[in-house]
Amino acid sequence: MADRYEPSTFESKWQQRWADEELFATREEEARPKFYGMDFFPYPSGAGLSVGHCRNYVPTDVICRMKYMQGYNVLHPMGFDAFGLPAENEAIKRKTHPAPMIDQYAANYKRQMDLVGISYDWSRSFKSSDPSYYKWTQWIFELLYKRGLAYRKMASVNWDPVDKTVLADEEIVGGRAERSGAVVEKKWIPQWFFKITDYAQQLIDDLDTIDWPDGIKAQQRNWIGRSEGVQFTMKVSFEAERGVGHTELGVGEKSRYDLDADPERQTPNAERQLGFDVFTTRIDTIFGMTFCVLSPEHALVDQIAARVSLERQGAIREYRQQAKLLTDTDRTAVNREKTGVFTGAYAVNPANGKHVPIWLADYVLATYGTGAIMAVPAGDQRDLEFAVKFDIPVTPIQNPPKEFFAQFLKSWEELDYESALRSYHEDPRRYPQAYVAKDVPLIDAGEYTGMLFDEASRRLGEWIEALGIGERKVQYKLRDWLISRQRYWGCPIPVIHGAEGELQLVPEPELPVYLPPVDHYEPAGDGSSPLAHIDEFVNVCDRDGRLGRRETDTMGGFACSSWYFLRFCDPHNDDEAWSQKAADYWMPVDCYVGGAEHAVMHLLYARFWTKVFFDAGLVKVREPFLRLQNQGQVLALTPYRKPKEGEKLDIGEEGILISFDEAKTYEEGDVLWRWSRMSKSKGNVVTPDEAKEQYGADALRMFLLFVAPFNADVNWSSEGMQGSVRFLSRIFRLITDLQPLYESDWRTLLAFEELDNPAKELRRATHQTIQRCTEDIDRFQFNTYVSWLMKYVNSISDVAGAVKSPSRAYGLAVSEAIETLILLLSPGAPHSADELWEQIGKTGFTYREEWPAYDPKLATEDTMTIAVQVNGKLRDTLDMAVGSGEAEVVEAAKASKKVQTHLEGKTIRKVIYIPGKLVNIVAN
RNA sequence: GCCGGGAUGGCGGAAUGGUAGACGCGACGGUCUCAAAAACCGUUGUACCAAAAGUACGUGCGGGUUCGAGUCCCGCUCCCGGCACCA
Repeated sequence: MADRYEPSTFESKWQQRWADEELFATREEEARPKFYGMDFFPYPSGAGLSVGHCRNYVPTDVICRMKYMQGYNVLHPMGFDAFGLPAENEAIKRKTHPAPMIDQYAANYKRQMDLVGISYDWSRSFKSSDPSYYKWTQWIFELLYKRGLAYRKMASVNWDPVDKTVLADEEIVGGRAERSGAVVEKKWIPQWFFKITDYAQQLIDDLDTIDWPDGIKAQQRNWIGRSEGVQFTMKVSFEAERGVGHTELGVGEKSRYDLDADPERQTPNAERQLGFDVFTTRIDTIFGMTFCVLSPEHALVDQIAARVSLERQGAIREYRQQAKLLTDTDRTAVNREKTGVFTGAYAVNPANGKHVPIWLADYVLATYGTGAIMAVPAGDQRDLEFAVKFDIPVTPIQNPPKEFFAQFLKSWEELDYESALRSYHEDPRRYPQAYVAKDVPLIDAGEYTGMLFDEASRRLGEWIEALGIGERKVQYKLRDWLISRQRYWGCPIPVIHGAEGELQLVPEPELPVYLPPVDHYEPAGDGSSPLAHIDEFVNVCDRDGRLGRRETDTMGGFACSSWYFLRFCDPHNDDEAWSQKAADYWMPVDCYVGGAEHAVMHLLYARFWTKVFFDAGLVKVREPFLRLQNQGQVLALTPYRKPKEGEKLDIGEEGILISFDEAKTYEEGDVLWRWSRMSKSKGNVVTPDEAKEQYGADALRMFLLFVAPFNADVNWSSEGMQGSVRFLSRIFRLITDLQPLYESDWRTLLAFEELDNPAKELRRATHQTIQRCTEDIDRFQFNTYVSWLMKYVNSISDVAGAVKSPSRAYGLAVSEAIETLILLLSPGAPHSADELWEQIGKTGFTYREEWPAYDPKLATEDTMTIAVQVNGKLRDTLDMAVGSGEAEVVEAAKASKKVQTHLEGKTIRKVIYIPGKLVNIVAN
């Protein structure tokens, strides 16, 4: 018998028994409810798992284990996100092929996951690079293609010069590639896209139906970036003169503005009226328009340039050239001085007929809206800066309030609102701050003068629609998902370029298009895929038996991870990606756990695909993940030193990273210890292997659960691990000490016993603990789940310590407590639970036992502690029998000596009684 | 700038508007030991007081609602994460 926690003597033994018994094989029994719990599947890196990964896997494991014990059919799978850049880059670095390398790494991940006792059903595992899996990824590509959701087009795309491939917008952070950190360049090449924009509105709306962290939902809403406004066409004129005013235009006079809305389709015919579209969310400010801006890439620019002086043409060409050379990062840098050039043409403001100059400026992006704006410098900071720099007039749209002017003065006393307003009207550029509000009436806005945003916007929108020059429109920032990668290690795109250059899908029976086994697969770097240089792969007969070319781009890794949760439902199906029956049974995922860094990548793409599957009738759910939780990171102390003379720090670094060995060679004060995320490059990784070796798997599990709230970051400490060992040891000792009293048939016997005091107290603790642990696991409050267990162990010890001669009832209550403690411990510390279960003479596994149920009657206290306050301040506490009435309690409260001291000389005005909790006597 | 989240003892953190600091770590004192480690027992928010009793103060800051606020409302500060010239 073990009276302390000695993991080396039993943890491996139980892991072996679980495996032999296939304890975690998924069961599907009609009578039971299902529970689908899942972790983000990892890319298996050569560095192996750190305890940081365990912070993701252990809590999910606790939930799944409890759900199983509660009688659910549990699906708790794990697989590997094997395709993609990280794997390929690592293989290149190691001069090996990614396929065998990934197999080896995945095997190591599995070994480590087993080491900490995670209850995965390995029989359902797969890698996204398995042909039996990517066959169906290709099948889904074809599904998207057939539904008009996959297309190929020339586009200006993000090119990562380090990884030598294009990347999706979601993979770019602040102008740099998320993976390689390289500043991305623009490349104009044909690329494959998935039309996620078709689902923009649904992707926003359905966020309301799922239980996800607010932050992730907000990030997705932000990324999709919906805004409502008006898009309308403006005529181009080459004369600066003023035209007719708005009031002279009758509604219905469409002919005057009847021009081709798409500038690309316009012929450079001098007789033809040029025009361009703009999008605005503030149509109410249209009377304040004093210029227009086209992005340098705008298609209309050539046509305008063709009709202006040579001098202007030169300036335009030069400016466009300049803009081309800038990276997106430079171009969109904050506080960048505005640049631009006047085109020589004018736009006609449809609201008042005024001609305003059309400028070219790179602060207007070609990729958003129409690539052109109406500029209202009074109300828009960017437009104002531009107007100031290029000396363009500013027309006020609203009268700013006093506060607006006050910010330009040293004190309020100086403010003379009347004269400030007068000077603002003379020239708003004196105040370098744009002002616009929704609840301030418009000025100088024709018949809309005096209206507020809501009314003016609505009526101007109606007017523009009636005039036929535009419409109210919803605009999204979200752009289509760029899926092609010019890299080897990914899922081949199942498309053939026919002899005529037309696109043909590879016929379904011919799937999968195998990734060819090759010796050299390094990226070419010229924008072509390595597959393009493999003749046997490229050359292929097309549908009509003519020579065609295979598509040589592969799909980015996020394609593979956008449906794997469906494959887990039916992983060995050779005929379908998944069977309808299996998906209907298991989907949606009830609980999905992983890092917050995938907020707008994986999590958005997976939602998109699920919606497509729903529309195709392949699944019955609109959302894949019902509940999402993000675990906090595990941070480790990492040594840095101060930079020496001439050394520069990387952005965001606080010192020069040094190794732990190197740190020892420095004086104590010269080493800066910082908490940073565990990573191989920082040399601060603690592996589950070492943690298990030193402290045991269960101690590691309990520590990770207890140390902080689930979603908070954790500072790794061995002291905390030691505490966890101590706690488990206390349990072993406690159960060993109490075991002589243990009777296995306590359940039937207890019913006949009158409970004495220690027995009653013990049972109360038992049933309270069952309730709290169960609720807290469901609420993802694993730290308090562990606290309740600790408190429970303390209570059992305290009661046991006070009992001199144990009664029969007490012995039975102890028996109940022993079993309950072991079972409640089981999800968190399953090895110890099974070992203790065996120690008390049981056979089998706690995993197969029923989760304890609590009896509310037994959990109820029989005395209640009443807090007694005088004027809201605690003065005394009273122990009263449960069931004491209000009168009785208030009486006792008033009788308290301590209370009376504070009531002296005062009159009681009011007494508040909260049943079972508190009396507050209000007196003065 | 915008969007999200947060701020509670020496530390990690508990707390359906109702006794703030559960549980743990650390620290201090003790038991055991030749000694140490481990283990066990006790103390541990701050101030006043020799101590106890007691009193006052106390959940980032300033107001408010309430019999009662860590919790709700208004206005700030700082920290973390995300987005950012998106018209």
